[in-house]
Amino acid sequence: MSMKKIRNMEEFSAVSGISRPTVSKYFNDPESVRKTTRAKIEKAIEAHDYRPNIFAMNQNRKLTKNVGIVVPLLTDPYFAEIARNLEQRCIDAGYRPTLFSAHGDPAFEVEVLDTLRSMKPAGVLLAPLGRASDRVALEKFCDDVPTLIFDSSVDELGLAFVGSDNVQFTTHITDYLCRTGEAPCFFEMKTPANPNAHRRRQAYLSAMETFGHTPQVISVDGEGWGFEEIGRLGGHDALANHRFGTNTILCSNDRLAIGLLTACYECNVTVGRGPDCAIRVAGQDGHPHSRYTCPPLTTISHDYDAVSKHAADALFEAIDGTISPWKSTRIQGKLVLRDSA
Amino acid sequence: MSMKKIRNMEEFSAVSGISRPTVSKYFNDPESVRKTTRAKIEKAIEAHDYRPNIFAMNQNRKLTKNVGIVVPLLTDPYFAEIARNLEQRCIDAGYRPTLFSAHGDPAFEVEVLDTLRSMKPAGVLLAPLGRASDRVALEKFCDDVPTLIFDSSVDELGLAFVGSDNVQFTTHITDYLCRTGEAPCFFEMKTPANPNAHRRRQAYLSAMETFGHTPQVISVDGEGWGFEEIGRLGGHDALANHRFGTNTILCSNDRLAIGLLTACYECNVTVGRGPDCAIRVAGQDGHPHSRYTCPPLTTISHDYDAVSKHAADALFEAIDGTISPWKSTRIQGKLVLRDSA
DNA sequence: GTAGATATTTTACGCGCGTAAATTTTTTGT
DNA sequence: ACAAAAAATTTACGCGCGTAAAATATCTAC
Repeated sequence: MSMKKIRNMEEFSAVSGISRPTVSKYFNDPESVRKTTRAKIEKAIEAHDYRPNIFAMNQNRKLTKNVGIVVPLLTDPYFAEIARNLEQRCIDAGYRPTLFSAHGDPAFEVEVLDTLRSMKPAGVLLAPLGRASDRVALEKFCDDVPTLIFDSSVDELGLAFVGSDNVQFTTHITDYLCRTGEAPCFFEMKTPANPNAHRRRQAYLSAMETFGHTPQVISVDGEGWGFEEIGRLGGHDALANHRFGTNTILCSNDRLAIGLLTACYECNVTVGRGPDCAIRVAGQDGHPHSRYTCPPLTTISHDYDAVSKHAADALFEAIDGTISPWKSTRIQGKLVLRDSA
Repeated sequence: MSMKKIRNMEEFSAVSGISRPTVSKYFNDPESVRKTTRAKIEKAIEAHDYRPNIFAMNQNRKLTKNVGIVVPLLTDPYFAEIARNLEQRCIDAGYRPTLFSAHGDPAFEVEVLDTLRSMKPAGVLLAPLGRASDRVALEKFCDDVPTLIFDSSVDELGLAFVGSDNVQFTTHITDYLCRTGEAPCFFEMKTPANPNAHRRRQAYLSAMETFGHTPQVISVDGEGWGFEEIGRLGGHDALANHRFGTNTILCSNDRLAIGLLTACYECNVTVGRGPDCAIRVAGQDGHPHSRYTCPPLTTISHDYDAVSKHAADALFEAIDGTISPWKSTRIQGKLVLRDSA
C-alpha cells in the first residue's frame, strides 16, 4: 500500500523510477519494454494500484484496444453464449471488449454501429441482424472499422466471415432422420430473419432429393424475433390442419422447435422416438435450452468454441496487420441425439 | 450533405455559427442553451454529421454520462431481459449505458467493477452475484460510484435497493397452490447463489404455517449457475427416493423448475393440474422461457417493467443530486397461471 | 423603452496522455 | 573489451474538449 494516491502517469513514473514515455509504452504493450523495466513498473502498479486514464489514453491513439461485439439479440441465449465466449477471448488477447445488442431492431443496429465508431475500436465482431439490416450502413461501417462478420453472413462484407456450415447442419441431421425413421418435413418461418434459414431450407431440399425422398416444407407466418411463439402458433395451425405430411419434423432452428414442442403438448401430441409417440421433432442450433425441453430436443449443435475461436483469431490477425483476402469459414456442427427424434 | 469533414468542435462551431464553449455546453445538455441557438446547432449537426470525441469529452468532465449495467449472468434470459429494459431507459434519459456480465464469477465481478471505475460513470445499476460476491470490493466501489443495487439485495449498500418482493411472491403462490390442491413442498438448492432464495424459503415456511399446513423443504446439492441441471439431477434423486411428500412442488425459481420438469419427463411422471397428472409443479420468476415448457409453467412473475423503471429512476434522481436516505423498494409479482399447476 | 436577468462570446488555460526526435544509457555479440 | 544494436530518457508539442472569468449581446418584464 502507498501513502498518497497517484493522480497521473507523471506521478507514477516518478514513483516507479521509469520515465513517462517508457511507462506509456508499457501500458500500450507490456512486452515492448525490457524485462527489468517491466518488473519495476509492475511492482509499482502493485504497490500504488495505478491505472492510466482510459479516456486520455484513447484520445490520441489512432487505434485503441477496444473491440466491439455486436449480436442481433442478447436475450437469445444462443447469442448470449457466443458473446460470452468471444468476450473472454478478447480479454485474453489483451483487448477491451464491449458488448452490444441490436435488440432485433435494424435502426438500433445502426445506432450501435455509430456508437461503436466513436469508440475508435481496433476491431469489431459483428453478427448482423440479417435480412433486416441496413446494408448500406453496414458497408460504410466496414469501410471505416476492421470488422469480422460472424453467425450470419453478408457476402464479401468486412474482413471475413466465420459461422456454422448450415448446409452440413441440415444435410447431416436430415440424413440421420431418414435413416432412423420416416423422412422429415421441414418446419420454418415464411420470412426468416437471416440468410442461414434459406441455406438450411435449400440443404434440406437437396438432401431429400439425394436420399430419394419427396421434400415437404411447412412455412409459417410471423415476423420478428419471437421464434418460440411463432413456432407454437404455426405448430397449432399445422397440427389442426394436418399440414405435416410425415411423422418427422425437422425445424429450421431450435427456438422454433421449442415452440412446436409446446404446441404438440397443448394438442396432446406425444413427441419422441418411442413406439407410442406420434411424431418426432428435431431442431438445429444446439440452443442452450434444448437439453431441457420435454422431450429433450434432438438437434445439431453449433461448435460454439470453434466458431468463436476462429472469429476472434481472424480479427486479431487482421488487427495485427496480417492482410488476407476475404474468406468464409464455416464450421461443422455435431449431432446431439436426445429423446425428441 | 457537406463538402469537407468536420474534425473537431472548433471547426464545427465555425460552420454552425456558434462559439465553441456554447457548443460544448449544448452537447453536455441540449436544454441548457437558448432555443434559437439549439436549432442552429442541430441544423449543423444534421448537415455535417458531427459528433464530439467522447474520449476528449469524458477526460475532463468530473462526471460523464456513462452508466454501467452489471448483471451476474447474461446468458440467463431473465437477466438479459432486465438488462435490455434498463439499457433502453438509460438511453431514453440521455445516458450512455454499457452492459457487463460477471459470468457467475466473483473474481470477474470485481474486474468488471474495476473496469467500470475507470469509466468514471455517472452511476451504476448493479445486480450483485450475491452470496459469492466480494463484499468488501462492492462496498469500496459503492463508496466511489453512485450505485443502485437491484435484483439481489446487499443490505444498506449503495444508494438504494430495488427488486421484487420475494416474500409476497412465495406467499402468494403458496396460497394459490394450497387453495387449488394439495399444499406444496418446497424445492430448492441447498446453497443458493443469492439471498432471494433464503427469503423465499422463509416465506414458504411462514405461509404454510399461516395456512395450517406442515411445510416440507427439499434441498438439493449443486454449486454454480447451472440451475436447470441442478434441478434435473435433484429432481431425479427426489423422485427415485420418494422425497416429495405431496403431489405439489413449489420450486424456488423457474430455472430449477425447468430442470425438474425435464426430470419428471425422464421419469415418466406426468405434470399438470389435470386429473390424470401425478404432480403439480410451480416456479417463481416469470422466466422468459417458462411459457414454453411442457407443460407450460405456472409461476409468479417479476414485474420487469416496474423493477427496471424504479431502479433507473432512482439512479437518475440520485445522479441529479436528489439525496434521499437508503431505502429498499420491493415490487410485487403477478401470478401467471398455466398448465403445470 | 429601459433596467435587469439571462445567454453567448472571447480569451485563456489545463486535463492526461500519445508520440516524435535527439540524446544518453544499457545490452548484446564476438 | 569494444563496437554496434537496442532500449530508455529528455524535451517538447499536440490532441479535443471542459471550464472559468470577463466582456458583450440578447431577452424578459414592466
